[in-house]
Amino acid sequence: MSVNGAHNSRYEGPKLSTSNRSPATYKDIQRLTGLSLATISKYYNGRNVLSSNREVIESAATELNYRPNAFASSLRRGVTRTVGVLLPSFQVPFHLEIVVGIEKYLRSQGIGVLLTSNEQDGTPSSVNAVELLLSRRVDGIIGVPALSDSSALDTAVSIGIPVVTVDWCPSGLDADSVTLDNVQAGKVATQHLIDHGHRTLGALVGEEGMWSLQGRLDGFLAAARAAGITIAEDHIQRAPLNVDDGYAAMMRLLAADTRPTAVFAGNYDLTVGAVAALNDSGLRLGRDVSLVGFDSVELAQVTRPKLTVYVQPVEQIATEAARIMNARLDTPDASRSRIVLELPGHLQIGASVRRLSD
Amino acid sequence: MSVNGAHNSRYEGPKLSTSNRSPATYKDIQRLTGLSLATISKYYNGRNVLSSNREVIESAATELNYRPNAFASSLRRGVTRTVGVLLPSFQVPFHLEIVVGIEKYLRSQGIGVLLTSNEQDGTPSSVNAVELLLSRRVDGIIGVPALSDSSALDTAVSIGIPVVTVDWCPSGLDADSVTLDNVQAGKVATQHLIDHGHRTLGALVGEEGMWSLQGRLDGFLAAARAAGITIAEDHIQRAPLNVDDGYAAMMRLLAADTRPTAVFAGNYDLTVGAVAALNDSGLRLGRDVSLVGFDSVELAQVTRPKLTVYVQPVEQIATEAARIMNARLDTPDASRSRIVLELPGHLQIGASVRRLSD
DNA sequence: CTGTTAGCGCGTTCAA
DNA sequence: TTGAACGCGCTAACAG
Repeated sequence: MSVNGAHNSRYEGPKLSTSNRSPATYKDIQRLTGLSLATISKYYNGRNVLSSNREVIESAATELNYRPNAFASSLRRGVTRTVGVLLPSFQVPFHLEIVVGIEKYLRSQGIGVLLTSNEQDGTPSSVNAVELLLSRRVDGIIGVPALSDSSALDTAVSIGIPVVTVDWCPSGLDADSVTLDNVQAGKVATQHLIDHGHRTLGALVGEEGMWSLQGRLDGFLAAARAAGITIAEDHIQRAPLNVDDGYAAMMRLLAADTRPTAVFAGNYDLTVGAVAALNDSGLRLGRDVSLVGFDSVELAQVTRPKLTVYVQPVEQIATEAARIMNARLDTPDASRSRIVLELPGHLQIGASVRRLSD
Repeated sequence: MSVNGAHNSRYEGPKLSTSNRSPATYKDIQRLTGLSLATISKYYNGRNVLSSNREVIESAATELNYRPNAFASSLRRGVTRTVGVLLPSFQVPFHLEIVVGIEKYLRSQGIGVLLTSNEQDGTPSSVNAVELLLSRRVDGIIGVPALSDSSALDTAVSIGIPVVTVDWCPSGLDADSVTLDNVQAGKVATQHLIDHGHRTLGALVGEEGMWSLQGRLDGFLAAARAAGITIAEDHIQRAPLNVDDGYAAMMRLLAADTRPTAVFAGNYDLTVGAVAALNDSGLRLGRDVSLVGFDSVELAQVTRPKLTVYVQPVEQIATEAARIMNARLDTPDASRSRIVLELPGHLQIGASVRRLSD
């Protein structure tokens, strides 16, 4: 059964190692040292112990291969030093960087990361992601983009544990958040197009309600307005955030009555779709149509010409989210106000934006 | 401090909700129902309870917003129903899919995923990833590609908990593994080039010792040999698995005495580098040089022409790894043999391989 | 089917 | 500074 679907499977080696003895405990150390459990506990909690005892404990511990039992400790202390990270049902490349960034920071604080995705698998036996986290008594939850189902986090908030959202914060959710400064991002990307002489601008953004994409669109519109540019209605194409719909939306843009000379794609998937659509329609990127993409750093290197993209400060977003969570755990002062952090990204210049010398 | 580096930060909202009461326990339910702790425990463990009692418990539980305390249970049972997932220090896009796939399967079994990355951060206070997992008493560890430091997993194996590696299995590690059938992958990709009439072939692969890349190279060589093709020595370029070195390696290939008409890139990063190098050198993908890439499904859509790539069965790899782990946990029969699973991927056809009519 | 009891590994009293 | 005793929340014995 577990070999089901195997193309090639072989069994080798004699046996798995069988040192299946249960892990050592304070009692075992006690047996070797004659000290009391309390003393051993104190040693492991950094309190003062006679240096002679210290040495005895240490040698016993290495001999026994002792490792503290974190959840026995949790039971006693009432905290787990574990935070849950909740991923959305769909996957975006930079989510991995965010999760790893969060884990890296938290581990340096001795905090573990329990990962769940928000996938609504049909299995009835399947455990709800947030329930799993709460049942494991995580000290807090970091919700990574982008929750179609914010109600899940609501129950976490109502429990009273700190919640931090990343990339997006559902309105009405009483949680800290760390996001890109989306308006600024939209402005910068658009201004870059304007600076190159473009005045017929198009935008690919998400559907209504997509908070982050709305911000980017607002920035786009603000930059246009400031330059005295009016945007035709059919030059703003909304689409679900995936490659196929981005492709279709770009095709609609290219088929508009007056084709925009420059386009801003507001998201990774939309960018992929946009480039593919441009290529398929026989138009040349950066010559026939200029394009500023979003987030697709590696993609940007393989298009021809290289793509100009607006890049989120992923590492920083992750670190800040983890830092805020850590601070909340250190001082669980529920009376503090919400923290709303908006970080700037930067434009990575390629050659997909042509200077329009009119 | 936590607002450090903020571009824009505001504080809003009155207070965080303050329902900070500690979670309900069996005792609370007991207080409301008059039942014994044992009965309540039986209810929550699916054993038989009078339906009248069942109802009473359920209503008390919802009133109290009761949630089982998983680690108190763990302490008693001796298992945590948590597995650790260990990521390598470097990041590859499909690792996220693997992790999410693993989590999805395991959650359906009520198993949690504790995520750590193998990053060797300099912080002296930082906790070693595997130590963190073992200290939290995970029931098993799944190591995701690709461990430069396999010794970490060694200690896990010696503890006696099941270890499954994915994508790659360090030689000498006594663990199950789920990988791509790398030899087959190399063969298929190369055969595709040969079928299109190419006989001057080049390959971009990892450095010696990279198990998976060696397999792909073996497949490459086997396919060439079977077709009676000899490969020039400087047509096999080894490089560390990152974009820049892939770029440089491809440049070396293109500068070879006789330039290969077709190239096989053995990995995602090498593929990105190869395409970038090709573009920068002014050669046309698919016309001047044919290319089969690896894993870069989305990349393949934005190159011009679209890239032909060999695609790993990521979802399946993840599921199988999780399934094997689950099986090991269900029947901890240490005497079973190692499971070595090699799964086939498939070629996703683009237009980057030209038919060479000679 | 239910209740009583004991103890998982650890941290914290309080005395000594 | 150390040790004895208790309890965190839950489950596994057993007796009823």
